[in-house]
Amino acid sequence: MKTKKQSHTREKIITAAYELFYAQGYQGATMDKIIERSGVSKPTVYSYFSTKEDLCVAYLKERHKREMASLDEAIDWEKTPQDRYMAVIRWLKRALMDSGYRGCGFFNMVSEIPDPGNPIIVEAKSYIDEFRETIKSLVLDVKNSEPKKKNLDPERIADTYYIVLCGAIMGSQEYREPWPIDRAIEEVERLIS
Amino acid sequence: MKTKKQSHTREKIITAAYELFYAQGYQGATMDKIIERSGVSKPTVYSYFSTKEDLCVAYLKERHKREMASLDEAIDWEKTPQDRYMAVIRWLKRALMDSGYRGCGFFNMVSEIPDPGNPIIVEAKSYIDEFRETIKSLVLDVKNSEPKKKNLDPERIADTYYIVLCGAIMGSQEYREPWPIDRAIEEVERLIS
DNA sequence: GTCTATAGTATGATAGAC
DNA sequence: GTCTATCATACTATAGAC
Repeated sequence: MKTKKQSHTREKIITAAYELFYAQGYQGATMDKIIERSGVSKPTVYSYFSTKEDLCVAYLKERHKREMASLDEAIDWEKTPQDRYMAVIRWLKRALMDSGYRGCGFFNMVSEIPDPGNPIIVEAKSYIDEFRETIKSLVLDVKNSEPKKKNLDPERIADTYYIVLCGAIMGSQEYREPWPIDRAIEEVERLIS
Repeated sequence: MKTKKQSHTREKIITAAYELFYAQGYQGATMDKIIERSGVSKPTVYSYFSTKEDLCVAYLKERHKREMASLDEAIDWEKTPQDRYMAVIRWLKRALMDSGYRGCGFFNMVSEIPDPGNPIIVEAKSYIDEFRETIKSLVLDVKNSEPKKKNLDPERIADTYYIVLCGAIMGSQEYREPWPIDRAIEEVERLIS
């Protein structure tokens, strides 16, 4: 069927772009490599995505969708507000280790591309914003979970959570070891205790 | 004089490489751009640095030298162990703001280049290692400064300092705003209080 | 200046749906 | 047969390393 075939082709392109942009960065992942890996011909690739930048933005949107779905699932697996709060950084640990410590696909784009107006950076920031919103809402749930937590400052805790999380990502990417994430997990735990 | 001229030429190349590799990254800074900015002819540039990678490693070594000198100066400006300890992240805030939030020249290379065996990454890690050693020695000075600080865990504090610092760099680079660094400064302060 | 790599295009062919 | 999605290949132009 027509639509099925179309979407399958698009999927193949996105899959190849997903792997290569993440593993090798924007400039490291060339269109020729992506095309070769996708198994789709060059003209067809360009009929779906008219420029490399377009394809990269589409990849980041897909990544945004998948990562948020995976994170939400990890959070919903937990029952108590405290466990749900901790689920974010525990999810991160698993994701970073699984990636071989290649870091965050969005952060890496921010590091590589200096222009904040570039559509790739705009898309990356949209993910980061949503991520921080998720954290903030989990902190609020902790605050409202019991009287003892009423004195917590949610804005401050959420911001610190985010910074510690950024540090865990960069630190583990630099050393290719899990200890920065473990240190960060303890710090995040301390924030609400 | 011959040696003087040579070193001046080398300096001009390094200066151009310094600015462009930092502002635009490894792949974004092309040899043609660096050569044009340096005002040195192409063959001469290649007589000093036989490959782009060589030049980049030389740039990072120079950056390592300058940043460590600048950091040491900022630390030595302070008297008490506590102020010297805080000097690191205060120095960082100034450096990041002055750069227009382009982040850390070493971290950006780690994000852009996936191969940990690449000489550029090896050089970047040598800077990060030395940076962490500096932090650790300042934490030890705080610990030994007064009996009340004797119970501090220097390894743990130094590691957390480093992670929070990484987070401040990435966070301020993503938002191009100083608040992640300010939040980090408070967190670093708390670590020894 | 030379040679290669890269983004993107143009042309003609193929295979299946209708 | 037509129409459409796709493929294969050759091509251009530019940029980049050296």
